[in-house]
Amino acid sequence: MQHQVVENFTPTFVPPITKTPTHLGRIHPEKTPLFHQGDPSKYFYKVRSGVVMTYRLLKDSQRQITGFCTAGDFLGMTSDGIQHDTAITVTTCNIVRLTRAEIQADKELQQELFTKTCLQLEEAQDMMMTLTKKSASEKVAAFLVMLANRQKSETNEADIRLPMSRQDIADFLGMSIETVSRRLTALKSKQVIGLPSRHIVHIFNMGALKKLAGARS
Amino acid sequence: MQHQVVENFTPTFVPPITKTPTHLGRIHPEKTPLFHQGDPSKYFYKVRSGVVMTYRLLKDSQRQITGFCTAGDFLGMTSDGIQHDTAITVTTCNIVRLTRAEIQADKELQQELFTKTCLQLEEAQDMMMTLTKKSASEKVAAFLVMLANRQKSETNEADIRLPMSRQDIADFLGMSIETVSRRLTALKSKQVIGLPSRHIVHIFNMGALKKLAGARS
DNA sequence: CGGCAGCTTGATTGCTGTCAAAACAGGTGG
DNA sequence: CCACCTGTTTTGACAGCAATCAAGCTGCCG
Repeated sequence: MQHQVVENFTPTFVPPITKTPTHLGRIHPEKTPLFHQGDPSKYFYKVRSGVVMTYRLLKDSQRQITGFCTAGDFLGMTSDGIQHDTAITVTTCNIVRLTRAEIQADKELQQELFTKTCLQLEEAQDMMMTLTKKSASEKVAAFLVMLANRQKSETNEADIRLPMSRQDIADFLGMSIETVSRRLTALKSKQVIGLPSRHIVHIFNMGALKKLAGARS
Repeated sequence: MQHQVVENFTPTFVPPITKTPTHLGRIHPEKTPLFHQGDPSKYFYKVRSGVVMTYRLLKDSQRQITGFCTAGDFLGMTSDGIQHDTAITVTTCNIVRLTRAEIQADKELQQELFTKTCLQLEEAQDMMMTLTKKSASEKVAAFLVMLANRQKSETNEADIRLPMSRQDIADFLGMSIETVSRRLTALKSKQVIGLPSRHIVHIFNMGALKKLAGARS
């Protein structure tokens, strides 16, 4: 866990800074925790760049990844002042930490926080659909499409980065690591994607992938 | 869709009115829609009493129930001004409709809305855990426990009302109606619950039920 | 009484989880 | 540079849970 500040991470797009807070964001290396499940919630965090994941642990050390946050997303919202999940950077991240007072003081920022919280709620509800109605293949395809969208790769063919591990994907989609692997290789044999390396997916046919993702809403 | 004001619904508990808005709530009969998926979002709604459910439909008419709202919960939050799900009363409900201006004007109400939105987000994330990590039996047990909690039945033995249909439960828990039925009768044979009528569950042993619900967080 | 909708029960299939082992990548030290 | 080690990913074999299809059952209402 050496805290080397690696600045050669590849920012595929410029974070849309709608508001410039007082403090400039801090750079967090990959796999750095922001807060832990059970911590008192003192701050809000706004992601400027990079990927943060939040997860929840159960007694038997089972894990549910509740979301991946990218540029523009907020973290640390809670109804009771206690963090319900742990947040940890997946990649190197630029993150702004905001106090409650700072939010209160800034009407516009407050509005943005509320809107983003609503968005996260919608995404969580979409996820409920994914978890219950989609097959394993559809889940994996949908996950890749989501990543592509977040990386603004709207072209029909694109390389996307998978910074998280297979286990992370499994814990997000609610399936076993083996099934994730199998479905990925299945997509590969179908010529829809290529897997040049473990953390890179080349999408040959975005249209086909989206069909397989079964976006039926 | 006759708006008859039926006042003989059974209020099992007094709604905790933390804030008294300008308008008194309106009574909505059961199965009355508040808004539909795709509608522009003009208002927020605050539930005073009764049960409202929200759901999302897919092209192939599959349905995911995203939540059941009871006294104190808000509806109508959205990130883009469009409703992402449909809200419909399950029972007769008392509901306050609030404009955005009214929320803006009232600092305290605004705070309450935000807190409740965070709570809904947490609940949605808890639901993700339930959907992925729990077996069918655990899901059904957990659902009954949730209902008992909302109906403030904290005693070890209690009658709880199941106002929604088996299909609703299935669409909430992400399983088939047959499995819901089977798991309920399994709980009955285990003497943990009784099923005096279709919409009433008698809990014989809340402790056992909670164990079966597998609350491992 | 008949009809209908919702619910329960039964039989069967198949997807996905589990266990197990092999392949692979990345890092370390000789 | 190679051998080795370790953790991750892939592949394989198998079992089990829950979905599906299908048939009865119950309560309700005309």
